[in-house]
Amino acid sequence: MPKEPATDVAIVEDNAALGASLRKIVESAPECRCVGVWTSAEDALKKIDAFRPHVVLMDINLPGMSGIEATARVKQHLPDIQVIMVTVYRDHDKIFAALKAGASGYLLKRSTPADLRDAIRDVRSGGAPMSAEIARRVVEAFHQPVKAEPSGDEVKLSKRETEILELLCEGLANKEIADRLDISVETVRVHLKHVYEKLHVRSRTEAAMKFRDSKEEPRYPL
Amino acid sequence: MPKEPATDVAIVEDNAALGASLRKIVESAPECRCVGVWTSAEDALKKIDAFRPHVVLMDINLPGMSGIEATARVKQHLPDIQVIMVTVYRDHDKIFAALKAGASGYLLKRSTPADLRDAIRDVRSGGAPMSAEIARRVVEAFHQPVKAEPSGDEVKLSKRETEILELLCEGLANKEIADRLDISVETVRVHLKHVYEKLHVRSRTEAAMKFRDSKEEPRYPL
DNA sequence: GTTCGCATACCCCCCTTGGGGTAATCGACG
DNA sequence: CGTCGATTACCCCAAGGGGGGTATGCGAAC
Repeated sequence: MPKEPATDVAIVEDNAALGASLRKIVESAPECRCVGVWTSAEDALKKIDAFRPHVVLMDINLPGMSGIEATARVKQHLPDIQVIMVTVYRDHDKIFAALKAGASGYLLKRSTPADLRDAIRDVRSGGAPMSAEIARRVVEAFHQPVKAEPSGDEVKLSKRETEILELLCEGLANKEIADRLDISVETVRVHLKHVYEKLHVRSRTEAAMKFRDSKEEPRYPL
Repeated sequence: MPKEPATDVAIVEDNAALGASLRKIVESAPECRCVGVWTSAEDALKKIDAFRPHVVLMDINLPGMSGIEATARVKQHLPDIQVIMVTVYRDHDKIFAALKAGASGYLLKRSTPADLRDAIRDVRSGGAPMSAEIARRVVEAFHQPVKAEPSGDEVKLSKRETEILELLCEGLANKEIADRLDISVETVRVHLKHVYEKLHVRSRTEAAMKFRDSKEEPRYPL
């Protein structure tokens, strides 16, 4: 077990009582030091450069700039700072917006003091602390939609068709695709007609979108 | 604190010694029962229907069908079964393939017996147990690429333009978009012209693709 | 050995699309 | 009050795209 490195923690929380409570919890961890309790995103952004905490506990619902936007700004300028969201929001949008903004952890406010201290240690040692409920949602975001293909049409595009579709997705016109593949425009058109039939679409844009989606969610064999 | 429900656990692991070890760990948890240790994906798929475990500990590297494909098949037919991958693989592809296949947890084989028991409880109570390193990778998958826009062209699409672009992305033709928004086709064309100019593209497909990309990585204001 | 899928190519027809205008309305911002 | 952006609408025109054919060569499958 590696020895715990000292950790400077900052807290961004507009509710003064809650902020004080968080500070006490942080300071009850022997390796942690609270370098600031800031009550707004704007305040935090002004002071964070000077205090350089290792970890920030960030509320989402702040007056003025949200904790999510604040996280994005912090991570942009000081990407090594680990941000843990501490919030009551359980909804999909907030969670993923926070993660996109660069948060490394996401705790619900019902978390216990011990959870919080564990989370700070976890994030310091390369983890991503999340409340169980949040972790499940994050993992589920990767799950395949259990799509029941109504008609079992296994869409099998030929190599050439796939190639053309890929170029189509770059926004190329038929003529450009033809030039790129060194074939006739007419041939490109034929391939596309087949593709439209196979994908059940009627336009290049629709085909491009469908193809794009299928690439992002490769399906496992049944 | 809700009382722990009894949990039936199955293990899929081709290494007999490791399988036995996992079984012992599972059985050392008072609320857990090991209903099977199966040495191949094929074997597991045959028997899982009869044994109906609540949780499956799944190795990835199995002879024949991989644990990832097995997970996909299990989740397809018995979506309520929680699968925890237990493996040495730390690479991006394996992790995300497993999550896409429907795994709810991902533990590295260096995990302690206590970690494993915690993971089983966690997954049973709606969590998504992951080794710290894995959790971080999963969370990082959501982080914004810190892209430096080469030319600072802040593309600001109007509300209407965005609306039209969204319908465009569904593969609709101008006429269909016009009908949907109850405006003239000509107006749709005008909006699209502006969009093309703003996005620096020359066709609907190109615009759709660019828009798609930008939606997947919404940028926070700097 | 014929059939089938794939890739190639060309034909016609007609609607859609993209690029160029002009212009009215409306609200916001100086 | 004038101007600007957003939204609406119309015009022309040339090129592109989608749907319907037909046809040839080739390899694989039956």
